[in-house]
Amino acid sequence: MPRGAAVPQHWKAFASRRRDPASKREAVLKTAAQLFLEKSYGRTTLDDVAERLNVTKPALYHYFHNKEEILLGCYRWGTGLIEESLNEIAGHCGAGLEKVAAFIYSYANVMTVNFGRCVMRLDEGDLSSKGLAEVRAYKRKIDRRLRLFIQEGMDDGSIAPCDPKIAAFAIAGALNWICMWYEPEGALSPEEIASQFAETLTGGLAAKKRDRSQGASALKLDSSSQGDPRRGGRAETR
Amino acid sequence: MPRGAAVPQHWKAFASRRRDPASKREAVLKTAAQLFLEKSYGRTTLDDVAERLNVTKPALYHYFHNKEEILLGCYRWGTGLIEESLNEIAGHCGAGLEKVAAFIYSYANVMTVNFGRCVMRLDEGDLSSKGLAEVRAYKRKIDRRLRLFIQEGMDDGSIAPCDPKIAAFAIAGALNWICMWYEPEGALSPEEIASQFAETLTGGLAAKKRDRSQGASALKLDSSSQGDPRRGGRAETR
DNA sequence: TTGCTATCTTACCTATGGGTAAGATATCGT
DNA sequence: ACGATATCTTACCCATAGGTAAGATAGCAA
Repeated sequence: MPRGAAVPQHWKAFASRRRDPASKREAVLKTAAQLFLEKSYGRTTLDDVAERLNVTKPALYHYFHNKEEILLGCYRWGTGLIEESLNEIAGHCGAGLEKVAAFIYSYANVMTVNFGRCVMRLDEGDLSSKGLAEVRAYKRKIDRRLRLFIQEGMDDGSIAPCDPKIAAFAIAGALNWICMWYEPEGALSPEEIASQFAETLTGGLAAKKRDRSQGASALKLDSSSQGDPRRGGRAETR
Repeated sequence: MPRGAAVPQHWKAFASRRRDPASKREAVLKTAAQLFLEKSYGRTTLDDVAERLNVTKPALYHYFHNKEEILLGCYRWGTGLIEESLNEIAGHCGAGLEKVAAFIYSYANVMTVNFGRCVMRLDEGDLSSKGLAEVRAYKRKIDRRLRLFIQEGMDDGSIAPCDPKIAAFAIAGALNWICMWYEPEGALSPEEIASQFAETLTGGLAAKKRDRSQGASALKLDSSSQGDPRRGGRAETR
C-alpha cells in the first residue's frame, strides 16, 4: 500500500539525456539524502549514489563539484524546510506557550522528512570549515527563536519560570532525536508524533493550575498545512 | 584552574614497558573515546590514538584485535555506567513519577561522561552486525525500563495519561541529545543540567493540580552520589 | 652476564574511494 | 544529413588508513 518501499523508485530523472539539469540535481540530492540516512555520509560512496540513479560516478560531477557539495545541498534543503515552518509560526497566535507548542508541532514534522532529518542527523564534522560555519549559523538561529518564544511565555505568564537555555535544550533535544529513530514505514505517523510531543513537552512548561489543555489547543493552528504529510515525497517543495 | 585542558595529559600508562596490561587497555579506551567524540570514529585513525599515547600504531594491536574492538570497548564501558545508575534507581523510591525523575537525573549525568556520551553519540553503523546486536539489545533494555516507569506512574496516578511509547521517546531524546552539545569545559555543570531536565521534563508528566514541586523533590535521593562529579576523570569507576 | 619473553618499532602490503582525463554518444539546431 | 555541444562512460591515478611481518629492545629471572 505505501508506495516505493522495495522498488528503488530511483527517480528516473536520468532516463533521457536531454532533460533540465535542475531536476537531475534534485534527483541526486534526494538519492544522496536517503543513502546518507541509511549508511551515513562517510560510508556512502559516490558509486552508491550513481548506482541508484543508473549512471556512473563521473556523471555526478556534471552537477556537483565534489562530494561535500552534495552534502551541503542536503543541509541547505533541510534548513530551508525548517525556515519555512518557522516563518509560518512567527506571525500567528499570541501567547508564548502557544508559539512554543506550534514550534514543536511544526519542527517535529520536519524531522520526519529526509532533508529535515539530514540537518540534525548527519555529522557536522564531514563539512568543510566554510560549510560548517553556514550550518552552525542556521542552527543558532533556530535555537535563538525557541529561546525567545520561551522567554516570551515567561513574560506573559503562560510559561512557568525556568532557565530558557536549558529548557530550550530539552525541547530541541527531544525534537532533534526524532530523526534518529523515525522511520517512514514505521507505526507512528508524523502528526501523531508531532501532536503528542507538543502536548507532553509543553505540559512541562505550562503554568501550574488547570490541566494542560492549553498546549494542545495551540496545535489546531497548524492543522491547515496538514494535507497528507504522511509521505516524505512532496514535502520538499522548498 | 580546570585540569588538563591544553596538556594532553596523555595517560602515561605506556611510560614503562612492564606495567599491567589492564591499565594500558584502559588508557587506550579513554584516549579513543575522547578522540571519537572529537572527530568521530571514522575520522579517527589508529595513528591518532597511538600518537596521543606516545606509541606507534602496531603497539595497539597487543591490546585489541582491531579498531572495532576499541569502539566496542567504549560502548561496553558506557553501557556499564548506565546499567549502574539504573540499578540504583530500581530499588529505592515509590511513585512512578519519582522514578522517572530519578531516571532523568541519573541518566543525564551519565550523558556528560565521555564513555556515556559514546553510547548515544557514536554511529552504530560502524559496528559489525554482532556488535550492533549487543548494543541494540542494551538500548532496548533502557527504553523498556523507562516505559515501565511511566506506565507505573500512570497506574499509581502520579503521571497524567499519555502514550508511554511516545513520552519515553521524548524524554530519552532530550537526554540523549545532551551528549551532542555538552562540553566538559562549558558553562553548564552536569548537576545543573540533570536537575533542570528532571524538573522540566517531569513537569510535563505530572498530574494537573499543584505546581510541579513533586518532580524536583524526587531528586534529593540521588544527591548522595554527588561528590564532585564536575570532572569526567574518576567517574569511570565502572 | 646471559638468555627469555612480552612489548614495541620500522617498514611494508593492500583495499577503498574521491577525483580526473580522454574518449564515446545521444540529442539538438540547422 | 551533419556537425556542435552537453552529457555520460571507461580507464585510470593516488592518498589514506587498517592491518601485518619481521626485527629491535627493555626488563625480568637465573
